[in-house]
Amino acid sequence: MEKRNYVQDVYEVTRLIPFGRFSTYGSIANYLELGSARMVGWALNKSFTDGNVPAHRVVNRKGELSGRNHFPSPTMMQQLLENEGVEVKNDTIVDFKKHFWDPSLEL
DNA sequence: GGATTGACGTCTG
DNA sequence: GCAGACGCCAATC
Repeated sequence: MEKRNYVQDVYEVTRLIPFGRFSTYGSIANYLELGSARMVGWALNKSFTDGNVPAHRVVNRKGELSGRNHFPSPTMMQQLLENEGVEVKNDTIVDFKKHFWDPSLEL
């Protein structure tokens, strides 16, 4: 049976993040009206086992790679972001507002 | 079934 | 402006 819950929505939105951009938990949570940014993080945690979700494109409000610790390698998240052209320094995204992408922009 | 934790965010001091 | 505390909803122990 299909889950078809808010978790799927988080996956969809995360996959919609364009190349070289990134989004934040708060924006996604606000867009999906989850009421809690924690739901996004928790959902993304499962995303590893559920399907291919560019979770490395989702960071916290400060632009820090807070979830890097949950990746197979803590440096993989930064590597992926840099590979996409996103400048990352000290586990934090440079030009936060510049590369920032919001799901509401998709509308 | 109750208590704790979790990839966060916002408010108050 | 920075630091600390609370709130959020769901899953796991």
